[in-house]
Amino acid sequence: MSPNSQSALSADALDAEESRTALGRRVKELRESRGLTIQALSDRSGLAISTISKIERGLMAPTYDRFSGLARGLGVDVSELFSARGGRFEPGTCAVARKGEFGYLETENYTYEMLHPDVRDKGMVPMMGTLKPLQQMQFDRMVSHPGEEFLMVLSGRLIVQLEGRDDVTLNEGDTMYFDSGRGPLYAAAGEEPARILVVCTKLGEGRPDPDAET
Amino acid sequence: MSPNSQSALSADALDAEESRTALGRRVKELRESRGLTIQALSDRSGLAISTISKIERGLMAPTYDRFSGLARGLGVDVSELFSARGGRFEPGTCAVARKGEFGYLETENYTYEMLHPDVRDKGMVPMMGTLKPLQQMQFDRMVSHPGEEFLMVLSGRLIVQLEGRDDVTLNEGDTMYFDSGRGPLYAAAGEEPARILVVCTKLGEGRPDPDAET
DNA sequence: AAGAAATTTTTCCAATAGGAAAATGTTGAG
DNA sequence: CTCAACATTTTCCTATTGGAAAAATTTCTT
Repeated sequence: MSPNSQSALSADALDAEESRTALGRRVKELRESRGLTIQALSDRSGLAISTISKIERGLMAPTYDRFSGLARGLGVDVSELFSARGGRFEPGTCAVARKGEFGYLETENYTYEMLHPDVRDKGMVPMMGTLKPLQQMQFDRMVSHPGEEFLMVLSGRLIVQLEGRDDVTLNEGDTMYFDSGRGPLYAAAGEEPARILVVCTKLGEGRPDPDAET
Repeated sequence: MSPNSQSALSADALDAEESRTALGRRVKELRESRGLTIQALSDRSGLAISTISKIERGLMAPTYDRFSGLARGLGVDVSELFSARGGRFEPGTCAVARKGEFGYLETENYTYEMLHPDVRDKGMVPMMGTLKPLQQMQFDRMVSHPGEEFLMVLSGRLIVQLEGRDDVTLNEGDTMYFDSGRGPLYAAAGEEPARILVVCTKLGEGRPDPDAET
């Protein structure tokens, strides 16, 4: 299956069209599965009837605010509405990523590979990272998700700087478990780049906060 | 910038405004935490520079297609962009385990090492396992807990048997993400023992079942 | 300090979202 | 079959999105 989750940007228009119709199908399915008419969904979501009709037929791509209204009206999480090749995580789900098969996310200092981007709604977010030596790094902050983070050094040596703590140096095979909300900074120690496996918790959509635009 | 109109606007409009600026903050945080410039994010996401600038300042609500492009460019799941989560984990927790420093838990077929037993209330449970070849294994009941499981093969080759599925063989460096509630059975493939890293979601913290209405 | 280079914000405008209401389809009762 | 009640699609129009490029701002050099 789609080993390559980073789409080439060449077929922009096609992609957009495709994803719009896919979204439409999903909305329609959800609405009908709930026995709602467009009218009823209009009331629940606050969108105009015509708008919903257009969205369902892929004639229109809703904006952020309409989109969350729609999700609320349907009583689903937004991720439910998003196109994606993978299905959401369901009981029995099993996804395998062969070495080197993942999508890359490269920045100046890191190369990150999101390990199972096709599985949505995961409870954990595993990534593989390759880090440059400290000397070569620009001093920016690491990805700092609120949540917890588990890390293992696969090769090389790693320096971890956590706010308000002494630096920690980790060798191959060492692991670390910590609060990731503190803007931790990773870098390779020494000359060689370091390779690490990182798993972050993805705080589930549990009880959506009231301020959220659900 | 619309000198407005706050006064006589409906709650709807206010909500929209609010959620837009919240989105903007989130995007900007994510972008900066990754050390990306707007330009760079523009390249990755396919959005125009000006568009991103406006979104970040809450002047604009992106449409569905732009929105997913943005998420891809940032390397996050779309749901990540929809709601800001406050950190709930008590800040500052950080635990290091040196290679070979962990407690062993040896059973007939496996040797498991709980990686950070001293950290309580973890959201994830990381373990290191050494598995014997399939032929040498007793088939007693497997450890199976409800939840999700991430696995990486550190050395050797691994066979995974999941209920109701074909066996999967994983090589060194391969990873897998799956529902662990199905009594998965691991074993080394071939003669050599296999060494794996496993991370399970903590029970209890489980995500609410989205299918469960009400 | 002045100028260059890079980054972000504005400006302008074409393309499109999105609502109100009219038009078109659909269903069901008599 | 006709009419009526309801559901969906079209039409028409205004407000907003979103891109290209210019202006402004910040950052880096010399």
